[in-house]
Amino acid sequence: MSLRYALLALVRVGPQSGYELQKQFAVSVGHVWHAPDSQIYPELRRMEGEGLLAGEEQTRGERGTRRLYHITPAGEQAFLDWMASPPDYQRVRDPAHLRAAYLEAATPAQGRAFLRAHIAQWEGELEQWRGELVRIDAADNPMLVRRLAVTADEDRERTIAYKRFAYEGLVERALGEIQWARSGLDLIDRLEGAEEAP
Amino acid sequence: MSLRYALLALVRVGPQSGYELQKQFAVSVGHVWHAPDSQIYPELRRMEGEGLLAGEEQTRGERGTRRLYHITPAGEQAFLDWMASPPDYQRVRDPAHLRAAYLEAATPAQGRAFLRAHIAQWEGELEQWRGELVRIDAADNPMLVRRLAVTADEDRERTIAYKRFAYEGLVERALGEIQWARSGLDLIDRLEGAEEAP
DNA sequence: TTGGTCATGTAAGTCGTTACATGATTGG
DNA sequence: CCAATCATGTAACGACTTACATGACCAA
Repeated sequence: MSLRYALLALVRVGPQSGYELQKQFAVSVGHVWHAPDSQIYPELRRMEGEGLLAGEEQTRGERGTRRLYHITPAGEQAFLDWMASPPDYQRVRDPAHLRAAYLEAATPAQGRAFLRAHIAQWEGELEQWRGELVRIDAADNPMLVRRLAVTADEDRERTIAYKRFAYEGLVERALGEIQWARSGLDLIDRLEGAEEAP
Repeated sequence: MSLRYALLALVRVGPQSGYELQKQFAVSVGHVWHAPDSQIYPELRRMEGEGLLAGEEQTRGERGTRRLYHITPAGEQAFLDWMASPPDYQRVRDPAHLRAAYLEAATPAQGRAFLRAHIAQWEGELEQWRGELVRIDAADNPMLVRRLAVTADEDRERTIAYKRFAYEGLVERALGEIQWARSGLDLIDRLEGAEEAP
């Protein structure tokens, strides 16, 4: 149930429409917490109903409208309460390692395909997260720039440092997954004989 | 939807009751894929309905019964098909890194509490997974022993090696998470000043 | 005038969580 | 005889997925 806190983190930097928030999910928080629009719009309505956000109907052109959401004091407090609350961890549920534990039931080719897919998956994530680190350093992330604009001077270093910290952790994790899968490819070579040239 | 494949992996070594499978989840596959009994019993019934398992009603004492599940050829094939299928990855949804990215909104004490909880969480997992490695090496895991008993000699090495491979990956991941959180504690010290003695 | 993007949802279904519910058997 | 453990579920709810649905605005 972190979706609402991800949304609060975004709305905290300034009023936004559902559409803007949904787009931000694709490029900033979304690198850490994915959510589709079909989940975001109803959640914003719920949060408005609970008083965490205030919605403001705006006109757009002749007949178009959009709804700008502002954070309320209750919303700000909910975010701070969440930051102070003990984290909740999901029980482990890891399809990749589950499958890896039974690779003797696969052919060597299937095992290699699986591990290569794992590498490709994490290389994709790695690229996202490294890109985000670059954008943080270049002050090139629009949300971070907006955030820093409303942040007191003495808090800018901290804001940037914690963001770097989060993404560095993700980069390390991705590198670990890739290294693990590579060692799995080596293991298959040792156990089943090296792969024939295609 | 890996639950049924985790169950198939277990039933593949020999007939088991729902209760036994549920217990195995606590000590073997459960280290990789958690599932509560309230999910396991209905899933077994569904799998029986789909012909992946064959259930056999047994009497226990005077009036007690239990249901033994055998894997069917269709079940075996479903497991092998799953091993050969491209893995599916969930979109990223990581509450810990989400929170880490906004730690400037927390007090130093809250930030430290969060990171310490993260360390405690992963030290718990680490202990589980290292324990599992020890049991693999000592041939002390009942499911693995049963598995090896029905495994051809030439396949034993592979069976053990892949299991080690899976758990070694999890151990590395846990170590990475712990290292990350420790570096976060150092970061808080640098940014906010070292913690006062309690 | 047309295609992209702005804008906001609904509906059906799956997976998982938490809590509740019940009763039999067996070993000490 | 009593506690542990064997044994099997149901019910309600919440989070997320996938697919569908609609329409306005704007720039080329």
